[in-house]
Amino acid sequence: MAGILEVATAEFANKGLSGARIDEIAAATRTSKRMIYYYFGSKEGLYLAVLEESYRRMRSIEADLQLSDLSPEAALRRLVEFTFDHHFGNQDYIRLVMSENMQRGEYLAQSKIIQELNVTAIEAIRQLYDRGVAQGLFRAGLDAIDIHASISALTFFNVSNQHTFGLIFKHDPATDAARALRRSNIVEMIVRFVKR
Amino acid sequence: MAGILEVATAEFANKGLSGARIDEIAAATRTSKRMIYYYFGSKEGLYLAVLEESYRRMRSIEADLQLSDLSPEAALRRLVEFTFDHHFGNQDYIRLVMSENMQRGEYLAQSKIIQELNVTAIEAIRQLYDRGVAQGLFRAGLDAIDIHASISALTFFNVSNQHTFGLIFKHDPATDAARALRRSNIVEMIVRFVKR
DNA sequence: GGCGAAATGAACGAACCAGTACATTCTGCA
DNA sequence: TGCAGAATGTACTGGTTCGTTCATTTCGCC
Repeated sequence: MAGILEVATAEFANKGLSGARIDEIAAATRTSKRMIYYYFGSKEGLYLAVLEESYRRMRSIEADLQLSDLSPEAALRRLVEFTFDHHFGNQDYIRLVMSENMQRGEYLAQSKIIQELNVTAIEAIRQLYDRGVAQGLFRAGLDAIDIHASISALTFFNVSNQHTFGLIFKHDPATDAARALRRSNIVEMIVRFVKR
Repeated sequence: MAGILEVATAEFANKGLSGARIDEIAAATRTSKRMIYYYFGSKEGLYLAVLEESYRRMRSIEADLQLSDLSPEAALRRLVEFTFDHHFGNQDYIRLVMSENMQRGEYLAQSKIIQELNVTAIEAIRQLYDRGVAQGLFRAGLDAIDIHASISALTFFNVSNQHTFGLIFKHDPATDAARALRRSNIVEMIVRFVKR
């Protein structure tokens, strides 16, 4: 059953909800289509399970960044670098989120577990930001969610739009050198935004 | 035939390539499914036509921003604000680009017109940036494509991920006030990045 | 008016695909 | 051992959907 989820994650991430084929998922597991319906009820049920599991895994990895013993700026840099690398290393997750946005969050809205996992990332930012403001390093008045939105946007887009962007600007972002440069520019941009 | 493209744009933007239904497109036009195949050959052919037309329209609007008679910083602010508003106002375009990235740029890669339209946005940035550097206002050594990537990322994400982001952080980004704040923060972030 | 080409309508075919019916076999437990 | 419920295999169905077939009409032009 864990095997089904794993295969289904790859299939949904590759083709989206409507593009994915239950028969293909079944063929790639050691079980059968019959079993998928036995456990998950429907294609949508399986998709939702995949989506939830993906978000859950994301949160659990995010949780163990030790930021509190770094200076506010170092902590912020570390958080952005981590997010960049994490998004780059988990393209299936990115594609599932893209797919879910294509359906206007219809399935994520049905999920119960989503309510729980909204705080982790935001709390980390709020804490380091408050420390920075208290120490006079960061300017006051910014919103942690807004900072998170910027970090997510820059790192998410780097993966999500790599194909169209790469095609139009040839600027092959797949090379290690280009990616490292992009990474450091994103870090710099976020840091400059919060510093006074 | 322009009517077909218009309806098809909405359908593909809403449901993606695999989710779109030729019969639904036909039903929404004054013509018939027979005509769609007569003109476009296949579902993929229609999708490609929609994609190309969408990119073409995008470029033509971008072209007439008068930035050269503004100061470098004012020009940059104007460009970012314009891009933000333009992305927000053309969600069909955003969704087509998302959809195309879900298929790894497969169809955009087939397009011939794409080669032509890569420069407009980049040239505008390069010119204003070079002016800023020459006047000692901007720091040297930045890449116009990289700046464009950041502007696109921040403004694109604001639309593309609105559903999942809104669900997780309740922070309803659909209100005018929230959007205006987000807009000014994005402008600020880009400006701070290039200023010395 | 007449002719060739472009445009159009109605119905159909064939493949595809989510989901199921029915029967059977395991497994844990008393 | 026997039994209840969980797990599984096979084959099928019903609906959907892309694309086509065949026949007809309209249009540009001489």
